[in-house]
Amino acid sequence: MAETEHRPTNFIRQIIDKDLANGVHTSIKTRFPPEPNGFLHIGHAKSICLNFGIARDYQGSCNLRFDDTNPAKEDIEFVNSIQQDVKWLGFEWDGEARYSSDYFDQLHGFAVELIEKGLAYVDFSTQEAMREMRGTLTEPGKNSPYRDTSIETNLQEFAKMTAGEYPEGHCSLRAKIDMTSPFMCMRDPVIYRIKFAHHHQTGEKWCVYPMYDFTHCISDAIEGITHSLCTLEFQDNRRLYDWVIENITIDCTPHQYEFSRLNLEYTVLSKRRLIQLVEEKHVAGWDDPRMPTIAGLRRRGYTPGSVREFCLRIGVTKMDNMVEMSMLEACIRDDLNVNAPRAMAVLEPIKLVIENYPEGESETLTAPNHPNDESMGTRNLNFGREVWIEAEDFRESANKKFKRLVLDKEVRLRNAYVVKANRVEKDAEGNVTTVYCTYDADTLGKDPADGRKVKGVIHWVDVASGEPAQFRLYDRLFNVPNPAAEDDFVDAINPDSLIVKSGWVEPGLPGRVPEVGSWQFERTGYFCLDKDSTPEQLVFNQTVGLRDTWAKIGD
RNA sequence: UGGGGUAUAGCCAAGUUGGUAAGGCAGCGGGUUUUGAUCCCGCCAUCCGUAGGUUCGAGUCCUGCUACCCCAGCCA
Repeated sequence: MAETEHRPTNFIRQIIDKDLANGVHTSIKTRFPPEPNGFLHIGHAKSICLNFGIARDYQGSCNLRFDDTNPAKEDIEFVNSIQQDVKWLGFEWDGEARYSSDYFDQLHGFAVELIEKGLAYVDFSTQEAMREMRGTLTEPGKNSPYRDTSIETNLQEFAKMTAGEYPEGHCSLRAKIDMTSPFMCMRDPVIYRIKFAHHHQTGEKWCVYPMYDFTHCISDAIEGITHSLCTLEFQDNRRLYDWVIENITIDCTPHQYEFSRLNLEYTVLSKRRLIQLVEEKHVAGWDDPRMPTIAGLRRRGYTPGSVREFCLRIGVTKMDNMVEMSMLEACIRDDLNVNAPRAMAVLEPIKLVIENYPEGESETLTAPNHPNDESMGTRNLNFGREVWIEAEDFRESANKKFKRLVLDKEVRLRNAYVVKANRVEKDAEGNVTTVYCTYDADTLGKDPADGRKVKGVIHWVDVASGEPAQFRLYDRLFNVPNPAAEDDFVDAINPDSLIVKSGWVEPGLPGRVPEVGSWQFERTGYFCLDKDSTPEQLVFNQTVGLRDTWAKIGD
């Protein structure tokens, strides 16, 4: 799709512009550093577009680095899905994917260097003791009794930790900084802990793993990252980031800049909650079309371009934000409106019988694939005596605002004739099942000759040739704008977030899947074929409905 | 006064040397239309969290205040 032409500036690009102008850097290197402990979501897309977008616009490059320092939470399944999602979004990382675990040897060496400089020590305090000694937000912490252990002893103890001589939790390596610092993360943070876990990349090689704060800055430096972009909650951590870089021997000084993470109304974007939705089966999986994951959006019918456009439109700042869902929907509508061919589908069918149409006969009509784009060509439509129409497009009586089919009134069948409803047939419950009508044979491709105006147009599917299909209509996953603020966000799940309907689509759709993978079912919305489709029954996901001013007016 | 951050329309967001409030989404009018879609045209902050101050002039500078977010994992 045609993404917003101008590259909106933001404070990070301004910093880069300045660095370039001042000769602080001559080339730009960024990185996207997910922990492989879940699927990527729309919030990650913001970071991906930021990092890869900057690399592209400044002729730099961007690394993909898995921040895999906690094997207990991570899995190879996620490193695979993450790579797939980044590629799908249309970005290419520099060289091979990297892993923080690629640097475990170097990281260990830097830890030893810190010990040798008297800037790190092995602490045998229990976690509880450490917590008590750390102080609080308003009170300073107290020095650990192990803080003054000799360098030689610390070297020996760290070697023992590394050799697996101590059980998990028995001790940890701490940076010796300042227990009275107003920054909690500077109160002698743990930089290495013992973990006897299988690591998806390094297997059983290690039983000690470096912590995020120690790992991230060093990994950035090793990779020559110039601008390390992360979210706001790491602002305090920047002091530790800089401390580590200053106190080890490394010739690169990357800098961290923080921007606000994305919040989207009526959904959740925290890994923890997303994992819970999947594990407790509130959704069908990571790629459930209701999920804000990249995989979910993809299956829902969102295009890579629409997600990129969304990221462009929301911008990058340090303000806490809560973006309305309409912003995302506008992006996919803008894309599909130009790129999705039109088709007709009836989601909740009732039968329309054209009484004056010769029985047993049929004809082939031609319909444009796009009303405003002739280059998309035309298609043939079978038309006969019986067609399916939408139940909601017919009423026995209605006021003039209802521009659809009403008894004794006329309406146009899209791409076909004008018909007039004569009588109805109902089932035992009183629901209309069949409408009998007559058609004006002289209205194909033209208005009635006598000048009468037919305002309404409804869509239809030929009974004889239509194909059965299931339609999955999605609504917001939660009933409240900010489910994360609820006591238990699970209670706010919208029970009607998925509605399944069975109806008919014009024939041949699977055989001519458009490049975008989506169709606009006229007057209904944008749909894509779901992977659950079988030869017996097609399954379509509604990506988003058409803008519907009628629904708001009501009647 | 623990520290770190942020405050511009319903939402997102430009505004960077002070010169008299971009744009997008949503909304509201109107036009075109064989999709109540699209498209087109118009409207939508005398005001920038708040109270003062400096200045010929402040969203932009200064001071006070208020609100909200983040930090006390051997998570990231």
